[in-house]
This record gives sequence, C-alpha cells and structure tokens, in this order.
Amino acid sequence: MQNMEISWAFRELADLLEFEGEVFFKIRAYRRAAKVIAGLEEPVVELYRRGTLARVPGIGKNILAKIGELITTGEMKKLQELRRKWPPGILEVMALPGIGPKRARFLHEQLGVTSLAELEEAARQKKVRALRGMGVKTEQEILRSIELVRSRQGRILLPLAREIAGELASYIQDTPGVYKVTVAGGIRRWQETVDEILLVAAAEDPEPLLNALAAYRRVREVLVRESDRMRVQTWWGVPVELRVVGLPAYGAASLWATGSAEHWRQLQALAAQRGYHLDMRGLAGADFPSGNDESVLEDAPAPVPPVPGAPLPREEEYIYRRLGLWPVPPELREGRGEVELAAGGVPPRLLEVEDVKGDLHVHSDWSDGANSILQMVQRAKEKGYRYLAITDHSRSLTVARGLSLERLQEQHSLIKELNEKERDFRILTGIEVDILARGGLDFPDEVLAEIDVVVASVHSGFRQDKETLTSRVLQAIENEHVDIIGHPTGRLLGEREAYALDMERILEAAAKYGKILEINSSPDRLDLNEHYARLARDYGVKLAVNTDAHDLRRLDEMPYGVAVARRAWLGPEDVVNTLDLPDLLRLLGK
DNA sequence: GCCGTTTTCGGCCCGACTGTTTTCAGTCG
Repeated sequence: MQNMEISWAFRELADLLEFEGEVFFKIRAYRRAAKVIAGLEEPVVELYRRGTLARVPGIGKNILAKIGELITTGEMKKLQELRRKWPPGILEVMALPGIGPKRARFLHEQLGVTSLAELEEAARQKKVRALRGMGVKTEQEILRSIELVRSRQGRILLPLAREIAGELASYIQDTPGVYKVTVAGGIRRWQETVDEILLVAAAEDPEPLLNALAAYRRVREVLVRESDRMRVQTWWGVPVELRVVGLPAYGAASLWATGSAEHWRQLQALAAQRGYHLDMRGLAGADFPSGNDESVLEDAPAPVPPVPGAPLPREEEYIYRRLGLWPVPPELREGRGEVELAAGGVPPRLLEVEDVKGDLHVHSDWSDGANSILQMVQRAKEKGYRYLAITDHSRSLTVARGLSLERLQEQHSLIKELNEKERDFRILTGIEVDILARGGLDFPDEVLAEIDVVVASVHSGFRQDKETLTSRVLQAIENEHVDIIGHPTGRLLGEREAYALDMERILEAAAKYGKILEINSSPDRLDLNEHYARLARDYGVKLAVNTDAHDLRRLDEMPYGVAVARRAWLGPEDVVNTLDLPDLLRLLGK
C-alpha cells in the first residue's frame, strides 16, 4: 500500500464526512493527515511496522488505527460504510467551485441530485434557481463550472502520471525477456497534464509482457489487446498503453510514442524527402547499425527521468542524425518549429536543473509552511543551492498566518543572525506580499525597501474584472521595491482558471520596469505557463523559476518549472536564479 | 479528529466576498 493510496483514502473520508455535516475539526484532522501522509518521504507501511508512525504530527490514536486497518486488510471500514451510504457522484458535485457541503446536501435533498449529470439537467430545467438561497446567477455559475470540469476530465497532473508510469515501467522491466522500457508520450515531453500513459518496451516476444500487464494488481480492465500492444484501464482511472517492439525498431517506436503527433509527422515528412521511410517499425533504408547488439542494453536510462534534459537513447539520436537534425529533447517535440531549428546550426542551450543556484520563493513555519527556516536552508544546501529566499505570506493573508510587521522584522533579524554562521550560502530575507483586492500592497514602501526579495502575488479578488485585476498587478510592477510577480496568472490546474489579465500590458510593464515574472514550479500551478514564459522572453522580461515550496519535499519540484522553461525554449540567461549571488544582488538592486 | 498539557478536557475557526437576502448563509483562500 503506497502513501498516495492511504492519503487518498483519508481525503475521501474527509469529503464524505463533510457532506454529512460532521464537525469541522474532525474533517480538518483527516485532511491534515492526508496531507501529511502525502508529504512523507518514507513509506507509511515502513513507519507503521517500525512503530514510529504515531510520532508523525497529525497522526493520533484513531488515525493510526485506521492506517493499520488499511495496511492489514486493504480497506477502511468507516470509509466503506460511507461509500455505501452516499452515491459517488455527490463528491464531484461538492467539488464544483461555489458548491460546498451544505449546498451539495441541499441539492441532494431538494432535487435528488447525485451526480454532475443530474445537476446539469436540473440547472438546464431551471430548477436550481427556484430553490431557497439560490438564484439565476448561481444556476449559471453551476453550468459554467460543470463545463470547466468536463473539459479537464480524464486528465491528471504530471507528478501522479510520473508516479504511476514509474511503478508500471519497473514492473514491466522485471518481466523476463524484457530488454528495456521507456515511458513515452506527454510524460516524457513534460506536458502539464496527460490523459494517458504510453510505455514502449523492447523484447523478442511481446506475449509475456502483455500477460504481465493484464495481470497487474492495479489494472482494472483490458480495453484492447493485439499481438504487440495492449491498452488497459487502471485503478487510478488513467488508461495505460504498452507497445512491444523488437530491438531494431526500439528507437523509432520510442520516437513515435513520445510524439507529439505533429513532431512525428514532420519527422516522417523529412525522412521521405531524404529517400527514407520512417514509421514506428524503424527508419527503412537506414537501420540502427547495432540494432541487435547486446551493448545497447547497457545504456538503458531510467524509464521516468528525474529531471528534464535526460540524455536520449542512442537509437533515437541515431534517427535524428540520419535525418540531418541534432537530437531534439523531448520537451521541444511539439511541432512548434523545433524541426526547422534542429536542421541547422547548434542546439540551443536550454535551462537545466543544475543551472539553478537558488530558490527565490519558499515558505517556512513562520506562516503556512510546514518546516523551519533552518530545515529549508539545510535542504537547499543539499541541493547545491547558494542562496534561498524565505518569502512568507504578509499580514492580510490571515488563513496562511501571514506575518505582521513585528513578526516580519523578528524573522528578518533571525535571518541576519543565521547568516553570520553561513559560509558560501546566503539566506535572503523576503516576503510574499499580497497585492490587495482594493489595490496596493500589504506592506508600506519603507518596509519593502529593507527586504532582499519582494515577491508580490494576488491571493484575493480573483473574480474581479480584467481591467481591475490588470491594474492591481500593474501597480505592483510599478512599485520600485517589488522584484518578482509570483504565480502571475493565478491558475490552479483543473481547479481554477487563470484570472482575467491583460498579459500583454503586464509584459510590457515588466519589461519597462525591469521586473521579474515567476515560473511557479508547483505542478498544479506551472504559472507562468510555457506560452507566456516564451512570450515574456520575447518582451525581454526575465524570469525566476521558483518552487513556492511549503515543505521540504516540495523544494524538489524545481524540475517541473525547469521543464516549463525548456518547453518555452528558455536558456540559463533568461532565468535570474541561475545567477551567482553577487550578480543576483546587483540585479535586485541590493 | 489531534494536541498539549495547566494530565483529561478545552482549544482548534479567520475574514472577505458573493448572491441572496431583508439580515445572512455559504464558500473559499
């Protein structure tokens, strides 16, 4: 039983209890446990066996017992009971923006709504507006939200996709007769979200691999089975496709399965021009010379590369070279001009994780972070960083225990003290200052002037109109003490649309005032996204790739932001936190 | 539910916004 599954069980438990109207604190305790478990670095099963799980904050007697139940029986009685009691669709209803437990319950009682489809039907028949406490606007908002949810249905975020793909790939890898396995598709290209997981395996005989996949404990259903491919539905709800080829076809199959479709189409066209024929069985007329050479088995890379920019399998590289191209990194394979680019000159130097010398947006337990400043610093050092900016929330964000002026000053004197003991590392004082709903910033200029790194972010008034929101952000950009605009568009993937912003005006202003825009690496944000990041560079705006980490583990999410930068064709020179400390300080005007 | 004790139960939960109201409930960050 993986941490993720245990965490999910408690989240579902909390959701169902919330629907039932259980007391707030109990629900919050379960949610906290779910979050804590998801953030644990060690397997819960291990901690449980060792008897140290109860020491984890947020896990008391009751939750410990439920975890024990999950580990030993694979089920949790309380959860099963609730699942039997309520239709599964009500959780989707409750998850709609603007619909909480009370309204979900009310809709269930008054209209018999048990699913999104039924709610949609009721709203279309104008039955929702007739209910007490709801009106036309609510009804329209519900229909809009359902539309949003539909559009993202079936797509999962990259970290989950990577985890599932890694688990399956290593399982397949262990099947006898397998030479190597690659995770391909959108995962390999570091797309924001994916709707399927594609695996390519090289083996003499596909049969045992397909049998193995069909028998995997988290495969729910075999959707398609052919002699060399299988498509299955999994326990996680995301379909997985495995394609098995012989070693000589491995490079072509991996290229094909990695895509994108457009990139592949352009490669095929180029091959035809050069008198070859390229399909997923290989590059006819130019086979990989050592296609059956046992030595190809030795350089098999990890199925799920930990960072973007991993070396290509040499069979892929060979095909690019034969087509007169330099090998195109998977992140660029979107058919957005990379094939033309790869036909001439030298490859661009794209940003790499190793270029990053520090993180300029992280939280500590002074506001809503889980770890102390020292713990965050320690981890930053382990990552080889030279600096770390502690940017806790400002006073207005009370839910996040935003810092009062006094606490801010207290924190900054602590940081100054800590810095006296540091060598070759600098803790930068910082703040994530709220861009207030009424305009202006949460701290006065004279306070901001004293801070090394000022990140300004919107956390309220998301639904204001475009003009209002744009002018709020413009005001922040024009403030001489602001350095970085944090998660500039405010989107939460699959949860909340970006707020209405006139991005061209924002980019113009950022260029004019020399302000840095953030690429927030949090996988549910990735904000700016790759399109705006590229646009920003075209405007001459510098970017900062930050994690916005609220705990130690999320400091590790830097690769996701780096992937966005790479997909935007950015190099180290476009990103400020590749600078050495003195250069960075100069840029910040410190 | 958990936590922290002042060891056995009380504290944890804030404030703005919105749409619906006739004075406020529900949602959300």
